This record gives sequence, structure tokens and C-alpha cells, in this order.
Amino acid sequence: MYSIMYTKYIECMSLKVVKTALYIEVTEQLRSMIAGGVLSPGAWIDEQKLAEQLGVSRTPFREAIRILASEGLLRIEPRRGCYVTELHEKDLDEIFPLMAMLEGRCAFEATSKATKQDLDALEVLHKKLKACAKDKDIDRYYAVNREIHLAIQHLAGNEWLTQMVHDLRRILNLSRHRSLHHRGRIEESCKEHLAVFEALKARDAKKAEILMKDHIQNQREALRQLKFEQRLTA
Amino acid sequence: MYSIMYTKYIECMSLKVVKTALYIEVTEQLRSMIAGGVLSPGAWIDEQKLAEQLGVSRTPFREAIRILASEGLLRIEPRRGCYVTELHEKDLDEIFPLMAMLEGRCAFEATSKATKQDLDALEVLHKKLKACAKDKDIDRYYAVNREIHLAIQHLAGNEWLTQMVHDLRRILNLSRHRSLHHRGRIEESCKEHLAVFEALKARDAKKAEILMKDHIQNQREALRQLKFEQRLTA
DNA sequence: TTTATCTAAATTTCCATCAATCATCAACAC
DNA sequence: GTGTTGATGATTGATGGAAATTTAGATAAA
Repeated sequence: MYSIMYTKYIECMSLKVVKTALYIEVTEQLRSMIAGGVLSPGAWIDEQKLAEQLGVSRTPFREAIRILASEGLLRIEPRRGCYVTELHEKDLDEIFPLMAMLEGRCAFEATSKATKQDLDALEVLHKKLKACAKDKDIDRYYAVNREIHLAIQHLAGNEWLTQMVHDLRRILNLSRHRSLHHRGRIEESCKEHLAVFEALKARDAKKAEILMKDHIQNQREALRQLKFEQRLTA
Repeated sequence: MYSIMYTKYIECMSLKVVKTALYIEVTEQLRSMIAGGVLSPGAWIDEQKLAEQLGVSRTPFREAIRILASEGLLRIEPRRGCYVTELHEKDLDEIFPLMAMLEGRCAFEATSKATKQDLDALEVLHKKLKACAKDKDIDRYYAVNREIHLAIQHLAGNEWLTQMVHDLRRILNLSRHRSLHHRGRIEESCKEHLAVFEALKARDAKKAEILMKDHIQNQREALRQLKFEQRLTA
């Protein structure tokens, strides 16, 4: 009796946990460890230790790091080891313009495809964004900001475009840039978002695209200034 | 004496052969099998059989298909199996505009960065292209065309942009589209290339960008018509 | 002191094997 | 006759250890 119930219980648990393959779980865990800064750029990945730490053997762990490497988050040097990717200023200078172009395109496409309901939903998000900016609640602002970007990407309705933006965003997050910490940036950012939204509502696709491009390029600029000032104080 | 030389010889060989890990070799082999149509879109990948066929065990083989899956060439359904990605018309309609945007950007950036030597090198390539078009040598035309695109990407000097274009191009090749087989397309394509090159030489970046975009969108259109006509005859 | 060679330890890569899961199909009840 | 349940074979997922390779340390020679 007991054993049966125990088995059922395990099965029930398994259905939840094992449904997705282990190497995928590991991929996600590593992804969040990288995004969370537990694994810093440049850090060496100790296969044995980390695999043991995550409670898996080396095979699914290796499959996970192969995936992350082909996404660009890790760098594998054959027979040498695996390291977290380091982004240099040059990379940021190359990636931000790409992001600007891609997200600009999203805004362009979204403009013609957004329904009245979509705009209403966006209205709510932008109200939240304004509130966060007013309270200078950077963490929540960041979250809402992310939601808005995702919503616009979704409205654009091009899955390949969305995928590309996601991939690049993940790479950018390696630099753990906190451009919002730059003095006055959060208010500027909010203003820029509202401007994009106005263009969206006015069905001015070209303007929405340009404003979105500007928004992202301004992020890059704020980040550059932030680093410059940090260098001065250091 | 002999043994030492033998060892050196082995080492020398090893440097060539073992330098790259096995799973990377397998990745490349699979990639070309997919590009070459040996593995058709939708086909199921038989791990055991194919691994044995390539002379490797399942572990490096599995690592290879994980990589190709995260590149989008394969699709893995957990516990179900691995299949070659199938592109639908919808995907082509989403990817071609992206390619147009990205390669357009390449042309834009290349315009301001190309030196006199670069333009001379491009001149040679375009002469070749014209010859191939005149001879209707589709295979060579395709090769030279590819060289020109790569050259322009290189001139743009944005490695991340180049990488993105490469990744998308690999995906597009899944459809093994032969838009050049459409009546008159090879001449049109050549004309378009020459127009882009003229804009490059005239240092008109915006025009080069637009013409490159048109070039790629016209490819999509030729492909669509080709499929339409094939459907009529079938 | 510096350079070169060799040895040993650490680490990556690969393989053989076992376990878990899925598809197929037959048997059964309704 | 139709739909559901339960075995069987095939396939994917995971493990631990063996083999190959690199790095670091130590010893010897210049």
C-alpha cells in the first residue's frame, strides 16, 4: 500500500520534472546563472564541478554548454575548456545598432498590425511605466520596459525577427549594463517610449521605427557615459 | 630514432586531424549533408544509424545535432526524435525581408568603408558575374554571386551582422530555392548587382542599401513565381 | 639564470552500457 | 464495430569510466 502510493507520488513528480529532457533544464539553469551574474564573463566553466553541483552527469551538462556556445553565451576552445563570453566595447558598438534596426523594424510592422485592443493593452503598460519612472523604481521599470518591447515584437508578428531580437538581447545581457542607473536616463527612456507609443497610435509607422531606433541608440549612449563616469571616479 | 620520428609524425598528423573535436567535425558533416540535400527537410535523423555511418559513437553525434538544432537547421522533439527543419512559405515571407534589411545594411555600411582597392576587387567579381550571366552558367553565377555578397558583408565590418546574415542564409538554403532558374532571373539579378555596385562606387550609401534590399526582395518574388508556375504544370 | 625536455596531474573527449520513454499493435470490454 | 487498456520492441536520455590531450611543475642542460 505504502509503496504503491509512494510510487504514484514519484510518478506524479516525474511527470512534472522529467517531462522536459535534463539537458534542457541544465541549459536554462546555466542561462539564468549567466544572466544573474553567478557566472561572470570570462569565467572558466568547470565541467565536473558544475555538473556535480547541478546534480547531473557530464553528458547532459556538455550538451547544454554546446547549445549555449552556439548561442554565443559561452565560448568553447576545443580541448582547452569552456568560458563565459566577454563583450568588449567593440561588440556593444556592433550589437546596439543591430538591435536598433531590428526593434525599429518591429515598431514599424507593429504600427499597421496593432488593433484597438492591442493599443489599449499597451496604454496600460505605458501607464505602469510612467509610474515606475516617477518612483524611480528601476527594477520594476526594467520589467515593464521589457514587457513593452516584447509586446511590440509580438505585434510585429514575425517569429524569425522576434527570435533574432531575443538572441541578441541575451547576448547584450552579458554586459549586465545598467544604463538606467545613469542620471536622468530613466526619465528620458520613459519619454522615448511614450513618443514611440504616440507614433504607434497615430499609425505613423516610419516615425515609430525611427523613434524606436533612437530609443535604443540612446541606451547605448547612456551606457557609454555611465562607463566613462565610472572610469573617472575609479 | 625510428620511434621518435614516428612519434613526431603522429604528432604532426594529430595537429591536423585532432585539432578540432569530433563533435565539430560531425556538425560540419551534417551541415553539408543537409545543405546538399542528402538529408531532406522533414526527414527523421536516425541517431544510431547515422552515427555508425559517420564512424562515431552517439555522444559526439548527439552534441552535433544539439548545435544544429539551436541553429535552426534541425528540430528536436524531446523523447520523440530529431528532424530536419521544414521551411514553409510563411517562413520565407518572414526571413527574406529580414535578409533584405540586414544585407541592405551591409551595403550601406560598406559604401563608406570601401577603399579604392576594395572597389577594384569588386570590379573584378562583377565582371565575372556578367560573364556567367551571359553564359547562363547558373552554378558559377551562384558561386560568384555568393562571393560578392560575402565581400560586401566583410566590407561592412560588423562581425555580428555578418554572423546573423550567415545564420539566416543557412536556414534559407534549406529550401534549396533555385530562383535563378526562373526565366530571365539571372539577367535581372546581374543587373541589380551592377546597380548596387554603381551606387557603391558613387558613395551613395542610402541608394546602395535600397538597391540591395530590392535585389533580395526580387529574389523572393522570382522564387514565388517559380513555385507558382511549377504548381501550374504539376 | 635561463631554456629545454620530460613527467605527472588535471581536464576534455569519447565510448559502452543502462534506464526511461514512446509508438505500435493486439486483446478486451462496451 | 468502436474505443480503451495493456504488453512489446525500438529509440532517446543519462551515467560513469576509459582514452587522449593539454597544462603545469620539476629536473637537467646550457
